[in-house]
Amino acid sequence: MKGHNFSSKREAIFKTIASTKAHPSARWVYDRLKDEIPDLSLGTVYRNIALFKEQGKVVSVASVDGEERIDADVSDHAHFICEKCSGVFDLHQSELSPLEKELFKSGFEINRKNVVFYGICSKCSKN
Amino acid sequence: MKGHNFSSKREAIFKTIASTKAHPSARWVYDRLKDEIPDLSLGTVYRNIALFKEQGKVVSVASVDGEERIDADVSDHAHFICEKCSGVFDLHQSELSPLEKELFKSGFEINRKNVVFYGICSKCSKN
DNA sequence: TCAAAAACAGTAATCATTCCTGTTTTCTGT
DNA sequence: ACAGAAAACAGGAATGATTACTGTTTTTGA
Repeated sequence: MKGHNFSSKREAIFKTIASTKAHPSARWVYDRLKDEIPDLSLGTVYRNIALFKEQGKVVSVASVDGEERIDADVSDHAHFICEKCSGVFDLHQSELSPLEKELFKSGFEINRKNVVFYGICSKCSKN
Repeated sequence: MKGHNFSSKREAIFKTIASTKAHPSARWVYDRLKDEIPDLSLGTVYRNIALFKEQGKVVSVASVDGEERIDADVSDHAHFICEKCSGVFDLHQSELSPLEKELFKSGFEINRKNVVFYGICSKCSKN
């Protein structure tokens, strides 16, 4: 079965994703790790991210500048994406329950929700 | 300047996007129109969709199965995406104001928000 | 230690999207 | 209506993120 053997590269990839608030892309993880693990391959990063998603250990946040950005914080929270610096920021305490209730009544089964605000972050606003 | 000349193809592309609730992809629009306009090119569809986005006449909803899905209804509303049939459905009356207020206080400038629920639609649930 | 399963590197393939070049259409002023 | 100039376009090539493939290495469990 897939994803059941130990793999130090898989560990390193997950640790990298989980220990940053950058909401990284596959390439970001690869670039971050390639000094530490010179024989790491980008395909391995993609393969493991796909596995983590299947396992529910990471979620996809959004596609920013053509790259998928992921999050190892799978708790229910929203995101803000800055259209200037491409930064992705966490936003907690979303208030979506009225809408969710309505969906439930309509027979829709919600697996996950994705709330994304697009705009200019406070740092970029100053420049 | 761009987007200021009349173009019957551009008109047809916009009309196609605006007259469906399918939240179409570029290829969907192209396939829908190619019988009516045999010399239409896919690049023209992409180019015009990019123009409509710049003009605020369409918005990007989400990437579904690797294809960007757009909406000519630019009013503030959320979407539900079925992970089985890839259908995109409108959801009105989202209740996000508490979160928006907080963002505003933090100096973030919101250009647009994108609220997407992922799950299984009622039709697919029955099968 | 050994064979099967899993994971991997490295590279090729895929596919949505964008770019480029030469042609056609639209616009504007005469 | 006519003649540039600007815009829009077709068709195909290029790009770039992601995925698939193949042969090799690592892990596992007996």
